Amino acid sequence: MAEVDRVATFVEQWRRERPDLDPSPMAVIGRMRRISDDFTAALVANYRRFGIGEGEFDVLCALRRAGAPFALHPGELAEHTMVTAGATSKRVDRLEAAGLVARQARADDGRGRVVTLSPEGRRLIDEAYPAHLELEDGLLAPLSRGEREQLEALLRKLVAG
Amino acid sequence: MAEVDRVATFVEQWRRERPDLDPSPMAVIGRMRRISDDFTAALVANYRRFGIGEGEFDVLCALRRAGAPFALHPGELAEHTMVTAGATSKRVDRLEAAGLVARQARADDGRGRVVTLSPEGRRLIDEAYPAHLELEDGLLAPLSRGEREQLEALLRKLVAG
DNA sequence: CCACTCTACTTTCCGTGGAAAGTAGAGTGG
DNA sequence: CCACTCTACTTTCCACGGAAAGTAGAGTGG
Repeated sequence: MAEVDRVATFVEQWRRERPDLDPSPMAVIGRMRRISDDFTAALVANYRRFGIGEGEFDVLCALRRAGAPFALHPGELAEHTMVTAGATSKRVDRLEAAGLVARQARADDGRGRVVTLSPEGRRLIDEAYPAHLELEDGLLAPLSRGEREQLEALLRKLVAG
Repeated sequence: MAEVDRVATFVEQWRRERPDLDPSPMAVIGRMRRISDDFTAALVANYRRFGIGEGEFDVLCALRRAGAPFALHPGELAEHTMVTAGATSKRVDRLEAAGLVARQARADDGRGRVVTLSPEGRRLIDEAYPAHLELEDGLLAPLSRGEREQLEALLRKLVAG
């Protein structure tokens, strides 16, 4: 409670130093980024409990979400997780080393690969994902149901824009 | 308009695969993080126009915001910009190399340093900051005044929580 | 006044992702 | 059928921040 809302202070200082400018966009965007970063830190701490990082979690989620047989090409993974193909390659390396996915060659295309959730990977994500949701729910606890929906609606507008 | 709102798809897929779980927190937090990242990318592109990165911009802002004589200790900078002392040290290195700040020894304390905005640094941030605000305003364009305030209020609740 | 500890920074090492180069197989026009 | 291009990944190199070790001056108890 002591360290709360530094953004408010920043906005104040800017108002004093540059009264000719309207810093209000910062109050919204700065706060959103700040919260986003704080939440990310909390979520990452949770992934650590399962021995993985955020990148690996994202990949496991993508595979699990895809449904049986829980297999996607690296290209699809990159697409779904919104990182570069290079980053995906390295994430799959780490997951493979941890025995959570398997990387197979494709029969029909010598260039292609298939990344498949291993039984251990399946088990891990089926445990980690509920924990993830529970944590997220906790992070949103300061908001009522209605407020969450309100927030979601506003964010949806921003995504579209 | 084609690539819009991937998060909605994810939520759908999860509902199908794990109907026992309520993925709605993801709809809020996932979207928020997604927007935060997109905005960050846009803001970084803007910093680049001024030849600096986000870390450097943050430091210049902290110094400018502090008011005349635009001088802070590295420790204060770290505090204000919410990164580690090590990261601050490196940011100041880069700014110093670019001639945007000066790093002086403190007379009263041999361990201490003072980082001061140079005239070039002052000029740069006084140009970059308005551009930054203008860009942020544009990013929020999909929302009306009232919606922005609504969003800010919701975010403020989350910060407190 | 001198050890011991504390404080203020800086440096080193590491993890992670992006950009772009590298590799190898697929597809295609002549 | 063979160059040329395209596609699917992987690898390399780089930037940046965090953690923790390193450095050096300040403060303090005996």
